[in-house]
Amino acid sequence: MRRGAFGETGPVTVVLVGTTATGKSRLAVDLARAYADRGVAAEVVNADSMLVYRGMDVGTAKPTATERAGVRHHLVDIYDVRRTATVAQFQALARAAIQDCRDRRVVPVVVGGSALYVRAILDDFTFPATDPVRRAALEADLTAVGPETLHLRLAALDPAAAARIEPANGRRTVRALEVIAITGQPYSAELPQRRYLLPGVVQIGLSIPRPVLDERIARRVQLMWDGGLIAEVRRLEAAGLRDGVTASRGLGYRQVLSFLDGEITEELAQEQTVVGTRKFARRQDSWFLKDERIHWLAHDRPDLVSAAYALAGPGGSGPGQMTH
RNA sequence: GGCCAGGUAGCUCAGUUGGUAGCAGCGUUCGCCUGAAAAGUGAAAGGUCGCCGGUUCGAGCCCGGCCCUGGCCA
Repeated sequence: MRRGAFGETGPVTVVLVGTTATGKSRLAVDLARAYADRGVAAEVVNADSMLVYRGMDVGTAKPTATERAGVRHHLVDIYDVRRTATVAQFQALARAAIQDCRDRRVVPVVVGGSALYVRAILDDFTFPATDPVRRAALEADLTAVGPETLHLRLAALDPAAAARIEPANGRRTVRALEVIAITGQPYSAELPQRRYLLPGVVQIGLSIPRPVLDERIARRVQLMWDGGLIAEVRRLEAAGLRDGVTASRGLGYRQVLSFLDGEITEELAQEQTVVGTRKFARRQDSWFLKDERIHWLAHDRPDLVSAAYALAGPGGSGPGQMTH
């Protein structure tokens, strides 16, 4: 009995995860081509919060047009830098893109850099509404009064929610208060179970030893500098980067802006970008390493593409592998 | 060669009138995480206080010698 990418078990959705600088984007394209070689169409769906921005190329190590040649990419270059990216919005966009692929019998290869985004796409996440006005007011309060005071307010309204949020964490406290104000209900949001909402998902993780990763990060940041990151930031600054709540805080971008403001030296900016990226990678690990659904592959194994294909393609552990 | 400053956590430093070294900043490790997530946050582990000797009940802090670093003068 045949079991293709569109066999009787239903369409496959491949998801590539792992820390930054590990080669996910490259593998995604290679994998898509491997599918194409076997007569199955595949397209890449980006799940990285920064690749969505137009003009943020050097600092995000965005795959170039040449590198992407022949493989369609969804959700790349869709936002202006001034626009704020949010998980909820992205969840809708990504799910739509995946659905679109499946409707066309195309295998979606999701490349996840942002762990929360990936989970929001795959698992059962429902985001309570938001309200810009209330949000702005709460954020104003936060800067005026400080996180602890705001947290006390939350404790009075919703002790359970307050207990789950660190008093110093202004961001989460603000969101909890916002949701309570909008819904009138307690803020009960918690991370859902690790259980796929979509059928046929295969998550593949690229593993890499820390020391190797740290070297790659340093090298990659150096390449960004050599590749004109500062010029890119200047360009984007003219396009309103500073007004972009999300984009202006991207690794590298934030540091270069700080350098352009004269707050730190260029050397420090580069160093802080390296350190920040390293820390980011550790945070990514804290999400991915505990997800038992992920099939790990060494980032440098020579047969990486075929190994990934074996997992995701026909005959692989493929769909049906629905661990919890 | 002489003078001055300094050698305290992986790094940058603090250390009150000699009495168990600092809730230090950064890094590191581990954790949390639902509308900014490349964001936001918590905790922990790190030190024979350059070396040797002396004074003292007791020295990172005082004395002597040596080594090393930076600066100034020759």
